[in-house]
Amino acid sequence: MIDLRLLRENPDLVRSSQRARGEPEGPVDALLAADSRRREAGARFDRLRAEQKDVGRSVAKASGAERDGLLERAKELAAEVKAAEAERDAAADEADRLVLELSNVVDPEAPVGGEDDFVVLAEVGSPRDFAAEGFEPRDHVELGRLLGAIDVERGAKVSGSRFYYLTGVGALLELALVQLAIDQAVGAGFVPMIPPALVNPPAMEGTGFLGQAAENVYRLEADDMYLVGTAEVPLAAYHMDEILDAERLPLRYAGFSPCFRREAGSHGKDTRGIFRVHWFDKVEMFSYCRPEDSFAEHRRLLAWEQEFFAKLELPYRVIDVATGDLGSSAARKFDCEAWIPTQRRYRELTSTSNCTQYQSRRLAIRMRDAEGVRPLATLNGTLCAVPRTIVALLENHQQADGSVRVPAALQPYLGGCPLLASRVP
RNA sequence: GGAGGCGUCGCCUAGUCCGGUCUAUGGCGCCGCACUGCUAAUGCGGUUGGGGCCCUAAGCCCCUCGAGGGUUCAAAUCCCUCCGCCUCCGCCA
Repeated sequence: MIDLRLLRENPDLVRSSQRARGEPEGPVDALLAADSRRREAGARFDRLRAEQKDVGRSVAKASGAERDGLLERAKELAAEVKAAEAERDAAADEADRLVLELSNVVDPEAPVGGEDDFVVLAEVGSPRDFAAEGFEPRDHVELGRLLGAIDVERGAKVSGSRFYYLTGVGALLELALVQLAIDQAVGAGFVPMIPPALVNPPAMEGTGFLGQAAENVYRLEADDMYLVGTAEVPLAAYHMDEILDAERLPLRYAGFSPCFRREAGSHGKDTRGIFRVHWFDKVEMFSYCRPEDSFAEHRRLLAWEQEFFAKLELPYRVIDVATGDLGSSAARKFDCEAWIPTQRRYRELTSTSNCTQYQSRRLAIRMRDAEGVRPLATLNGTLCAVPRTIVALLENHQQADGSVRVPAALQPYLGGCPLLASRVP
């Protein structure tokens, strides 16, 4: 959630942020009104409650007629306190509800606009010229079939559309990618984590996924639990309701977890293969740091993502996502998009967001330093989303005969194997 | 799933039976000051978090004893519901 103090002092900043996102400004004024009603009723409650406590203490000491008089006054006060409390709570409930409707205040550096208004920050490597090499590239579904690595037909039979089996070298490839990613993260000082993929409502609400993204979250009705769409959820909620010593920051975690996404509203999009699926595994980086360090930390997460792309020898570009396309928690977001030969375009493989203090306020995660206690900043970034990485790897490193070259950095994790050989000639 | 025990302001802990200066005790840790060749020890003071009065400071006030309700003039204390942890039993990879 945003800082209420900031909202009171500079409501125009919040309004213009909402505008940049293409989100309504109405809640801003409704929230200001509810907040002011909450404070008025709260102050009234405080005064009455102080008097009530005072009279109550006198009752204990008094006796006889004096006591009866005090009791009468005490009863009146009890009723007035209750009324003021009810008013305060009603206003607070409304304010709480409204504040959750407001997205994070966007970073002024972020490009303003919609999905197509991103700015390209870098292009690294160059797409292969398959025509010059004399063959038409196969897509990952075909390559996966030739290698015996991906089985989408049986995925659909057993679980429905957008499900798959990784088989044989496909399964080995996932384990190798995950191990490569974890090794890199641990080498960079991250604490590796295997978090729960099923979380309770406070954890899911706190990370901000039950707002505009709610329709993409799987919920287990019988148990009132949620399946996480990313390890960001359990890694952010890990320190929920805690006050961290600023000396320990930054805290960096690398979580490996399954990710579940309903993909509502994306019917008909990326229906072929394993580019967009309901379930996949992912290694996610997560940082807790001082708010003033978050911008530098964001660049570091991006650099670690790029390091991983380099190891996989994939051509890609980095984009600065426009304000209208940010998640509600993010103030700024960078995506790394790999070149997908058969789609002839760049597609998102990783994404890193600076959530500033938005997420930590919702989750009540704070830090203590010389200046006192205040919310800290949280950031997240994908290190390796397995199926999309496999798609990029197969398509970019394929050979004319359907075999796939293994990048040098990945070979040790595949028993030194330099080539995934096609089983079907 | 069943039975029992427990949950107090960083950690440990008193208080809960029997409601009222509990305005929550003490210890550890931490911070400041004093004393001291230095350190240690000792002494004194401070030390939950959130909110409001108000923009800051001082100061004052309210809330916070796992969470939420209830009873009462008054709840850490009594009642109800829920959550978590521990022990034992059952079941299970």
